[in-house]
Amino acid sequence: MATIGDVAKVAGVSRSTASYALSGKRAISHDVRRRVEDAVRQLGYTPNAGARALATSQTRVIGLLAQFFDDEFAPAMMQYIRGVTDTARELGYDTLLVSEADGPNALRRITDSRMVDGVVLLNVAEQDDRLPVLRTAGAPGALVGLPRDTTGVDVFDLDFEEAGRAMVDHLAALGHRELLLVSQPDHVVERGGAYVWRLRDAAVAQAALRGVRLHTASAAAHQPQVGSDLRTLLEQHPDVTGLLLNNEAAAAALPSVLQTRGLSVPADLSVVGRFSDEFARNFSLPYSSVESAPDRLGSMAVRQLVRRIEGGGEVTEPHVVRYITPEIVDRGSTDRPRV
Amino acid sequence: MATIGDVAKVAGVSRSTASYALSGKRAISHDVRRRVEDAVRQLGYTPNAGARALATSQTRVIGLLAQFFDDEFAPAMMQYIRGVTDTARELGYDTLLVSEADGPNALRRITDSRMVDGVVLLNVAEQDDRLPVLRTAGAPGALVGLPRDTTGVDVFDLDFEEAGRAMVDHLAALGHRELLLVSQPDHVVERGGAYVWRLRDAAVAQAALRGVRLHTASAAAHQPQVGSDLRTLLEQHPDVTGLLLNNEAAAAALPSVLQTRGLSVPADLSVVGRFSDEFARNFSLPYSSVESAPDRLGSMAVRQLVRRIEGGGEVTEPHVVRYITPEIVDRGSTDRPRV
DNA sequence: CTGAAAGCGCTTACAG
DNA sequence: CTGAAAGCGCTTACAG
Repeated sequence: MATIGDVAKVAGVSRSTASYALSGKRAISHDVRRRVEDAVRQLGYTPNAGARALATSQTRVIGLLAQFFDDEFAPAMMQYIRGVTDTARELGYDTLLVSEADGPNALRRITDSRMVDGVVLLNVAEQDDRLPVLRTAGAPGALVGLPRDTTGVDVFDLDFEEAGRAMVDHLAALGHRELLLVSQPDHVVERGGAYVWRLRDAAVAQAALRGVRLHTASAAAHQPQVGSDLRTLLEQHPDVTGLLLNNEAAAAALPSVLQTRGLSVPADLSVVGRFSDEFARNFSLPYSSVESAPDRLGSMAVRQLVRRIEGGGEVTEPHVVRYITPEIVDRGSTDRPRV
Repeated sequence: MATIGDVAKVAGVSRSTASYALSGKRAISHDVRRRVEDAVRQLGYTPNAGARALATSQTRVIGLLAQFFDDEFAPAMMQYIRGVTDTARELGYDTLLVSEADGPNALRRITDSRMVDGVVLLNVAEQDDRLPVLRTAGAPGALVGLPRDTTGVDVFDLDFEEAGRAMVDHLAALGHRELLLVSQPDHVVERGGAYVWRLRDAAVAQAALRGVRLHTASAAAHQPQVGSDLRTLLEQHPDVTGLLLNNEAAAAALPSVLQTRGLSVPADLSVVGRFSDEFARNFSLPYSSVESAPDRLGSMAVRQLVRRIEGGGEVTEPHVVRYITPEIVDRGSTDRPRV
C-alpha cells in the first residue's frame, strides 16, 4: 500500500506539502497541487485510517449500539439501523455496529479504545445501563428513545403521548365508545420501555376526556403466544368496537386471528396501530397506523451527533430532546362502529 | 485518557515492559506483572485502537457489506447481520456495517484505508461488482451467496438446488400431481440473483423425474403488487394443489390472499416456503418451509474469515465453497391433495 | 527478565 | 508558498 511518503516522492515534494495539498489546509501552488494529485492517482493512494486517527484524534466512525431483546420485535430494528448508516455515510462517517447483550461493556470498549467519535444508542430504556457509561466516556451520544435523565445527551423519540391521544381521538370522532388498547408485554415495561406507558397513560386520559371507555391490556411479542393473547382479549371484550395496537407483533398476528373469528375490518372492528409504513408494507398489514418513523429518528440522531462531534466537544449548544409528531397513515381500517 | 506510558510510569517499568506484561508475549516476573495490572486498573487504561492498528497492521474489525434492493425483502437481512456481528464479537472482532448503494466503492474505501482486516459480503450476485474490487484489495473475504467465479474467496450458501428438489419431493410423496412454484421477480434474476433459478431449475428437473406437473411463475417483492400477483396466479392455475414459495414477500402476503379467496391450508392447498424459522414466527406464517438459516450462514462466513485473517494471509488452506443442507420445518401446511 | 529505541503512517505547529 | 521535525500511542526487534 502506498503511503503519503510515496506520494511525496513521486510528486517531488515533502511529506508535509503532500499532506497539505490533499487536505487543503494551507495555500498550495497550482503546479504542486497537480503533481500531488497525479501521484495519488498513479499510486492509488488512500490514507491509512489508523494513522490518521492517531494523528488527529478523529476516527470518522460512529458507534451504533443496538440491542435485541427476546420480548421485542426484531424486524423493526432494521429500519433504525438503515436510518443511521445511510445518514452517517452521507455526512462522511462509517458505522461500527455493536449488538452484544452487554451494552454497557460494549459501549465502554468502543469509546475507551477510541474506535469511534460518538455513539447512537437505540432502544433506550427509562433507566438505561448504558447512560452512566456514556456520561463518563467523553464521547458525545445521541439517543433514540427517552430516558428519565436526559442530561448530557441528545434525545430523539416519537411523541408517544400524542400518539396515544391521536389514536383515541381518531376513533372517538368516528363514534366509537368502547376501545381496547393492546400494548407490549409487561416485562418490556419492567425493563424500562417507557414508551409503553407513555402512550397508554395518555390514551387513558384522552379517553376519559372524550367520554369513551378504554380497556388496556398487553400481549406477547411473539407467535404463537401473541395470537392466543389476542383471541382471549377479543373474547373478554365483545363490546369493543375499536382496537388500538402499540405492539408490532400483535399487529402482524391480527389478520389471522380476525380471520379465524370471522371478523372483518372495519365492518366489525376498527383498528389503529403504531408502526412504520415500511413495516405495514412488508407484513401486508391493512391497518391505519401512527407512523413510527424509525428511519427519520435514526437519521436525526446521527445529524445531531455529527454536529456535536464537529462542534469541538467544548461548551457548545445545549442538549436537545426532540419529539417527532405522530401522524396517522390512513389504510382504511377504521369506520363508524356497527350499531 | 491514560496511555501505556502512564501505566509504565505508575508501575515503575519501561513502556515496552508494560506492553509485554499486557500482551504476554514474553516472560515477565510475577511482581512486575502485578504492578502493571494494578496500574491498568487504577488508571482505567484501554489501548488506543488506532495506535495499535498502526503498529500491528491489525484492526480487529471486520467489514460487513450489506445491500438493500428495492425489489428484495428487507426484514430477512437483519438475521444475516446478527449472525455476523454476534460471531465476530465472540471471536474478538467488531463489525463495521456498510450498506451504501455503491458497494464496490464502499468496499474499496474500507479496505484501502485499512479500516478492516477482512470483509463479509452479503447477498452476493452471480456476477458481483464487488468481487473484482475484493480480489485486488488484499483483504480476505467471505461471501454469503454463490457467484459464478469463486476464486480467491470463501463462499457459503444454502443448497438451493437441493431445496428445490426437497420441496417437490415432499409434495410429490403426498400425492400431489400439479404444483406451482412462485419465485422472486424477474429483475432479481437479471441482477444476478442466481438462487432464484438454481432452486427453480432443480425443482423443474425433479418434478419431471417424479412425473408431476410444475408450473413456474414469479411475483413482486412488495405489497400491494405481490398480493395481486398471487391472486392472478391462483386464478390462472385452478388445478394446482401444491404451492412452492421462493419469495418471502409472497409468503408474508399469502395468508390474506387465501383468506379473501376462501381457501384453507392444507385442506384446499398445500404450501411449502423457503424462509427462516424466525421469519415464520415474526410474520405468523403457518407454512412449512425449507429453513434458510441466515444466522448460521453469517456465522460460518465470519468463522472462516477470521481463520484466514489469523492464518497469516499467506499460502494457507485452499478456499472453500460450502453449502448448507436444506431441511424442511414442518408447520402442518401440507397434506394429501383433496380429490 | 527488563529497557532504550525505532517505526507504523499520518498531521501540524514551527521556521523560513 | 514549502520543508524538516515532532508527536499521536502503540508494538517489537535489538541489546544486555
